[in-house]
Amino acid sequence: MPELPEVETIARGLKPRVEGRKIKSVVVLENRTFQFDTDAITEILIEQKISSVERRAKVLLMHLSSDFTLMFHLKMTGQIIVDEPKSQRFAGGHPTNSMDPTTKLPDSSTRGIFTLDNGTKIYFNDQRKFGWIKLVPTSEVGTDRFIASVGPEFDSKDFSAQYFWDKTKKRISPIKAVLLDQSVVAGIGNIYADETLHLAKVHPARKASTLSNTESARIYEAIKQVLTDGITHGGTSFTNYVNALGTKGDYLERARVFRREGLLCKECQAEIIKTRVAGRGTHYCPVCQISPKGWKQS
DNA sequence: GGAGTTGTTCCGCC
DNA sequence: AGGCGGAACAACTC
Repeated sequence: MPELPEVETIARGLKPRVEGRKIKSVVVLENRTFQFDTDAITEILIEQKISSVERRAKVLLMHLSSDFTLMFHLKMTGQIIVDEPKSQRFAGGHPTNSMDPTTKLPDSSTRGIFTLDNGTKIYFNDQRKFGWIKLVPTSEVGTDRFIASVGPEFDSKDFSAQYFWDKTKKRISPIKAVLLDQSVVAGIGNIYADETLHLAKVHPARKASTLSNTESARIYEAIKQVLTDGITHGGTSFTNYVNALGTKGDYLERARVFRREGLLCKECQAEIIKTRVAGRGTHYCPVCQISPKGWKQS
C-alpha cells in the first residue's frame, strides 16, 4: 500500500534519473491502466522532455515540456521502477548488478513502459490493476477530481493544529476513518494511520468528536512525526512496495504496531491486537490506547 | 477455495 | 448539504 512516504521515496529516486530527459517511446501493455486517449501519445508524450517530478498526496506527477502532466496513482500494488543503462547510472547508489531487481523486468505485472533518450526505462507495474496513469494539461492538474478534493500536505502551512482540531471535532466517525479521509490531510493510509494513533496514544475507534483538544494536538504532532519518519526510512515494504530502484523500504522493522499482531508493544510490553475499525485491519496496543466505553473488539 | 487484503469512488440512507 | 457506512473494483495469498 504505497502511502505518502512510499510515493515520496519513489519521487526522490526518480527525480535525478529522469528530469531533463526526453520520452522516446511508450509501450501500453494494459489499456485500462492508461486512463486517457492513447492516440495522443505520439503528439503529447513522444519527444517531450520531463521537466520535473513532483508528489501531491499519493499521486506522482511528471510535468512535461508539452505543458501536459503525467499523473500516476499506485493504489495498492503499483510500482514505478526506473532502470538506467549501466554506463549512465546516477551516482546515487543503484543496486549492484548481481542483485539488481530491474534485471527481471518487464514481468507479468508490468502495465506500461516508458523509454527515455538515454535508454533509461520506467516500468509501471501493478499486480491488481487498480492503479492508473492519466495525462492532463498541466494547468488542469488542480481540477482533477481527486487532486481538487484532497486536503493539505502534512508539512504545509495550511496543515495547522487549529485546522486539524476544526476538522476532527465535528466528525462522529472513528478517528482512524478521519485520518484515512484524504480531504482532511493528504497521504495517510492504513499503515501510517495505525502508527500515528499509537504514537498519540489514542484508540483508533474513538469517535473523533469525543477527542479533547489535547488529544487532537497529540494526533496532529504524531501525523507529522510518523510521516517524516516513514520518508526518512524509505517507506514500508511487506508485500509489493519497492522504491524507484526496485528496493524495499526499512520502516516496517521500526513499526510501532503495524503488522505486529501478537508481538509486544515497544512502550509497555503488552501484546499488540489486530481488529477491524473503519472497515480496515487495525493494529493497536490495548494498554497505551485505551478502548472507548462500550466499544467491542470484532 | 472462500475469506482477507486496501485506495478511492459510488451509492443509499439519514 | 453532506457525513456515514458499506459495496464495488481486482487479483493475489493463505
